[in-house]
Amino acid sequence: MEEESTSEEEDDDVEEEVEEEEDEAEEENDADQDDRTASNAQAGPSGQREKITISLGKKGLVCHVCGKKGHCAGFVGSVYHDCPFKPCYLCKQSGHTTMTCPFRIAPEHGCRQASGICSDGMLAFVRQRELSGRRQDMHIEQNDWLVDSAVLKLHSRRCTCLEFHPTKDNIVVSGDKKGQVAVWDFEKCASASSDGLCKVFDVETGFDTVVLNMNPDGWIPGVTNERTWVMLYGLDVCTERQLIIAGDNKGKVYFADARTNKEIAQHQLHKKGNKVNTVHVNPMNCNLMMTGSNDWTARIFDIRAMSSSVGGSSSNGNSGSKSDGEPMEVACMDHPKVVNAAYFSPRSGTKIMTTCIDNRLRIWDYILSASDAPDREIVHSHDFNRYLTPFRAEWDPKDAAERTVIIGRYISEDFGGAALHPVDIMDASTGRLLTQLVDANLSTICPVNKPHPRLDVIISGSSRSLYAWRPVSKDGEEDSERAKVAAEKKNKAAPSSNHYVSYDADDAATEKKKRKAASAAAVQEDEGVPAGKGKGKKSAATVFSEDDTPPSKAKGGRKKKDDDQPEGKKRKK
DNA sequence: ACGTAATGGGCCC
DNA sequence: TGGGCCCCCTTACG
Repeated sequence: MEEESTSEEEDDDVEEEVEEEEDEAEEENDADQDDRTASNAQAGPSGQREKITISLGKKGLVCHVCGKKGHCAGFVGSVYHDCPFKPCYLCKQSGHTTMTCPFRIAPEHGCRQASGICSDGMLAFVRQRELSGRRQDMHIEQNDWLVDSAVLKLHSRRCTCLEFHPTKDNIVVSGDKKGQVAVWDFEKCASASSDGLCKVFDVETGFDTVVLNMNPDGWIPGVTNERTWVMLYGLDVCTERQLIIAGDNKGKVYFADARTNKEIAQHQLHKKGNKVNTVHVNPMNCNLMMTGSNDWTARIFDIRAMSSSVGGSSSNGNSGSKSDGEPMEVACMDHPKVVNAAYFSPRSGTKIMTTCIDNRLRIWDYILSASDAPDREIVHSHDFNRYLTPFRAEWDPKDAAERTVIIGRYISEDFGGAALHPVDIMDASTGRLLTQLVDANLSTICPVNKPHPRLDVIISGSSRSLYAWRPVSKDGEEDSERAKVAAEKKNKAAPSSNHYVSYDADDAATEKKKRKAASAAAVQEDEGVPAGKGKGKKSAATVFSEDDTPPSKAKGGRKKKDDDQPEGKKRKK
């Protein structure tokens, strides 16, 4: 907002000042930098932008990134200009900015093959042939997906996770930073929600059962503090073993029996004081579990040793009982930074993909080589860790070849005058960007994305809202409308129109309740404190059962919004 | 149209 | 081991 307006103003200033100050600038000691930024601007899509030499025009300003004078990092219209004195935001190397990063323009995102694979011989030959064969269809498709529907401000805090209903195709469940759970029917564009601690939640009835409560005494002012309060992060359910497995912010992993909803074990599997961000049970072998953690590792465990204790006496409190046998660590994948996510491939369970905040996705093609270096590292922009839910790359379970992965992108790109943050669909085997999802209706960053297990639907969680993407049909009547929208978007990034169905969960009626509830629960507003205690709290959305009428604003099913653009910046040029 | 708070990781002492 | 400080393109609200 702020940046938009300033840069727009300054655009004009700049054009004028450039002429005046050109000579002077040559003598500045940072003239090189200016030149470089200038050429960056030229590289932009708009030819007219060549003249906008931001660095020169902002000579009097101080760069808020490095504090030096003579240039100013920030948006010029929809194009962000890096501070030239900082390492590249994308690959982290010095000497260039994001705009000119070799990884950014590399066809395969800087995908680096492991040495073993690149070695001479038949394998290398076949691989080379594969790659060069594939390069022919290299164009990146865009605009073949659009946001089809959305629930805006569904959550009171940013969305942190998404899961589809196992059988109901139209139902997606989302969780937020506050521990609240929402259920969204993206066909009807209506939603239900419930406050949650660490619970099993029945989507049908709305009832929940507490499974794990790591803070049984609740928050005692003066006694409890941020250090002692336990929060849960990674979570997975092994249906075969009827196990619920959750990781906390202290490096511990908890195991609960899904039949009794009781904790049966807890183990310190990661370095103390570090979050266990994800837990994933191998889809083909429930003895194997993988965790991704803030201790810069992803680890694979064999849980057979402890699983014999299922049904045994439950450990409690801080005993950290290890008497039942600890999960055996079978591999530890070291990373140079925090591991946001570590997932087995969804079908065979053979491949491994990790999302690390060093801006790289790492792929191991075989579990057996997990102790070695990854087979591939793909440079991809997803490193922002403040303000946003950590990015997590997800496998597309529909892809039998287990190559398609999806991840939101942090760094924005200029799409016809709008700075948008695409959701990327990539090939984990080559590092190639297959498709980038952009829609003028979605201008905020999407750290959480989930491909539907059966349908051509992708749900994105962005800030407090959820969005459902669908492909633009290549044929049929609908096509013209959506194609038009896409074209419109491409050219002007104007808020697209008819296809877009949204429901603002934060409507006036519920807002009232929310305020009331919020003030009543003001003490718990701290995000570190799960909202479980505040049971009566109302969510932004109205609760409805499947056959009920959707909440007031969405009455009558789909509601068309012609003129509305949801949350977020509208960067126009 | 502004101003600003919430927020998490990393590093240094 | 802990407090303090820095930081990168945020987002929503007042």
